[in-house]
Amino acid sequence: MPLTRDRITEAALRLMDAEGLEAVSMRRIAREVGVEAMSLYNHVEDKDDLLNAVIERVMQEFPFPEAVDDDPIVYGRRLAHCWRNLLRAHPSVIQLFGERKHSGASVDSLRPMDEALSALRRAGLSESDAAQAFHTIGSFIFGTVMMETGQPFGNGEHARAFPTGIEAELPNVAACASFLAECDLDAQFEFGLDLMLEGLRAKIEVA
Amino acid sequence: MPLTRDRITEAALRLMDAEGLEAVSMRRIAREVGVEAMSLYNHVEDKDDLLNAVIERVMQEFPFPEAVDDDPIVYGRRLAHCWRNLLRAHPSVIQLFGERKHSGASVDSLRPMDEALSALRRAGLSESDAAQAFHTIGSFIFGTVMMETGQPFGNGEHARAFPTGIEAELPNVAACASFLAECDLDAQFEFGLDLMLEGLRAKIEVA
DNA sequence: AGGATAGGCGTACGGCGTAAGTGTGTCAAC
DNA sequence: GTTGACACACTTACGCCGTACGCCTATCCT
Repeated sequence: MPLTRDRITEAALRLMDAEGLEAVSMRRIAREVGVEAMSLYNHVEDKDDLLNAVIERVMQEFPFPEAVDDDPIVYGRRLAHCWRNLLRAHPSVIQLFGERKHSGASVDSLRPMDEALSALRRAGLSESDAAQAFHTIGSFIFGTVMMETGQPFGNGEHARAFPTGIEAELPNVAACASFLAECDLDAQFEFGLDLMLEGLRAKIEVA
Repeated sequence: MPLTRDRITEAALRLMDAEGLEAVSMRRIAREVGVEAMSLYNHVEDKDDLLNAVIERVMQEFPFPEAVDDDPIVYGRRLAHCWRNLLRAHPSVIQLFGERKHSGASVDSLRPMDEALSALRRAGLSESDAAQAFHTIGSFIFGTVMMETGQPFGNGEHARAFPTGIEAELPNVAACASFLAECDLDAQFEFGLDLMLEGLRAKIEVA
């Protein structure tokens, strides 16, 4: 089996899904495909190039919904779920987005973006508002998935160990602690999505 | 001037603000404070410990607004801006949040969170809804700042070079391209914040 | 005075990305 | 059938990284 750019990209993705981004080194990828590290450079310019290829690959497997002939807001909600699922399937790509410019986006990797913009415009938004709404919802999706997977604030095994003696100093954190720690991630996502889509509907009705 | 944990933490933060997270190495921090790398370990357990201390320090300088006696939604909006400003001032901490668990949160670092939850509850949200809204808005803020600083989709020097021949394949991206690329980041943030806060107001009125 | 302790320093190990050079197997042209 | 070119894997080596381990000295308590 010959070594190819695709085999390398796939191995890198598999590795980072399984063991996290910090496990991804050229030497380790090489071992994974049964080769020495420097051989990778015959198919890849550098590690950066490889990681961009990984992003590209992930974007290409974007799981589009089958049906399109819907209320555009409903379809937009479906697209949002697709984004979330994709990112949850490959949590490390979020870190990649955070660290790199991802300057070389291909047509294929922009197709999901086009689809989302299309839905927003069909819903009645101007080009400018569609762009803003896309950014907003996109940021929200990235942020939630990042929080789900990195858990900056809560959601350890079952309940986060907040520092003791909290009730006096942080009454609101204490009161909401159980909801912050044990919240259902799907419900959480739905809550935020509703907030934004309702806001959008209101904005459209005004116009 | 004796070497202390604080001096080390400060140097690390200064370094990562100035040159990015990848420039932060134990050897480099040591050089920065005029010491050999291994001396740092007298004050810091490990690099992880140090980075957590940096996060902690950033949280402690949270720039609370002066006035509190407002419409809670207005106050919430102000808090959101404070969060954004803090994260924009130290963009690398977002990467830190993406990579680590940040398991040891102190009381001080949770105070901004308490303040936000307090505003949401005063606005009339249940404890559960306040927790959800906090997560939603927090995710949005993290996401926007991440996109602003990492620019995964656009906003290069002036306009991103989308692949050529886009109009046919990606009509919506093409149509919105100028708005995606040149958008005013502040206006963008306001747009999203409005969307969510309007959604919240609607939710509160129903109850 | 003497011993403990704190807090510096030096060395060393295994891993990293990758520049540069070495070998080998395939295949076209003669 | 020989030769040359080329693709592609391998080897070596450099300067980084985090940090285990041990040494050295200055300070302070008794």
